[in-house]
Amino acid sequence: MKPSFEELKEKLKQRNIHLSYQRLRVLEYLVQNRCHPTVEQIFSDLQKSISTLSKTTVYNILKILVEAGVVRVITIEDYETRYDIEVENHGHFKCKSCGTIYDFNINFDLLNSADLKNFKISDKNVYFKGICPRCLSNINETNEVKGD
Amino acid sequence: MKPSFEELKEKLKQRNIHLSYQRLRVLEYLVQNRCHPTVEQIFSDLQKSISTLSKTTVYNILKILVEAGVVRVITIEDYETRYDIEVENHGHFKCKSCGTIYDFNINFDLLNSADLKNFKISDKNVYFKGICPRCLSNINETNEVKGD
DNA sequence: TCCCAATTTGTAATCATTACATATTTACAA
DNA sequence: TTGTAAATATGTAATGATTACAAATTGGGA
Repeated sequence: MKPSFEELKEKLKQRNIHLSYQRLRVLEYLVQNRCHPTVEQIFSDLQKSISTLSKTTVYNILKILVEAGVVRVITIEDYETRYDIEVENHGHFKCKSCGTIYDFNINFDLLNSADLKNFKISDKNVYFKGICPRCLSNINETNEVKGD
Repeated sequence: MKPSFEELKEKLKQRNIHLSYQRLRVLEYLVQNRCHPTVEQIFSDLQKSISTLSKTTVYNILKILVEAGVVRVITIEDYETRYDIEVENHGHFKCKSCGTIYDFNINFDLLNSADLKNFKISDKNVYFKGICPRCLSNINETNEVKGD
């Protein structure tokens, strides 16, 4: 369900993807930061310890990891692309107030439609938006609504 | 279920949104072209009959229509923003082969997760990807897979 | 008709992403 | 160990969608 760093390394080896230093560090970052980071977040955090890191490299590596099936692209909003270690059976909830993205479990098998009976479905995404409990309680306390 | 041009005009009037010529034409375009067009498609098609139209205007109008709740943004892919007349209870399927986006009916009430019991959900999106029946039959006929 | 406010327009700026050429590293054979 | 070719990483420039902004146009009410 929640793949470990070692399992992911093994999966990449099986696909003949060379585990370079930068690739391992990006993979490690994604395992340790399951907060659906943007390229900018990944790059700026890793650059602190890999001073020569290039943002192009981060883009290249993410592309390879996505193609290898170990990382998933999340496009809840059109203006920010996020990346997530591939995990089965979950949806994403984005809080309109604080911007946090939460994972939630959902039974994808229930997600069927007669309209798609002749379609080959390879990828299911569920994105919700709204207000998270923490922001809800803040709003109730202050009695004012924070902007979107 | 499928709002008419007249119903949408009425909804905008109720929200005190002035129905300028350009706004009406964009709205009309979206009602007549329920193919989830991009800004580029909307702009280039409308420019044929509104020669003075500016792309900035299309962006402005779409923003207003989205805020008014009559149009929905679809971000299946991170690199292309699409727009859709607001319709309840449907998901979107994008064919990886031909790029067409299909609507399908789905019961959003079944889309629940215990993980979200304290969340206020305002927006549910379901995006599938795969191969549509037409492309599936093409692949079977020619026995070769078209690129992604 | 005139004037003010809303709307539209066009240009320039922004920003994420990609293209591409160069530099570096790695794997492997001699 | 050394040389070399291929793979990988890097940095800069280009691209392209979107936004900011200021000027032009339009529309409605006095």
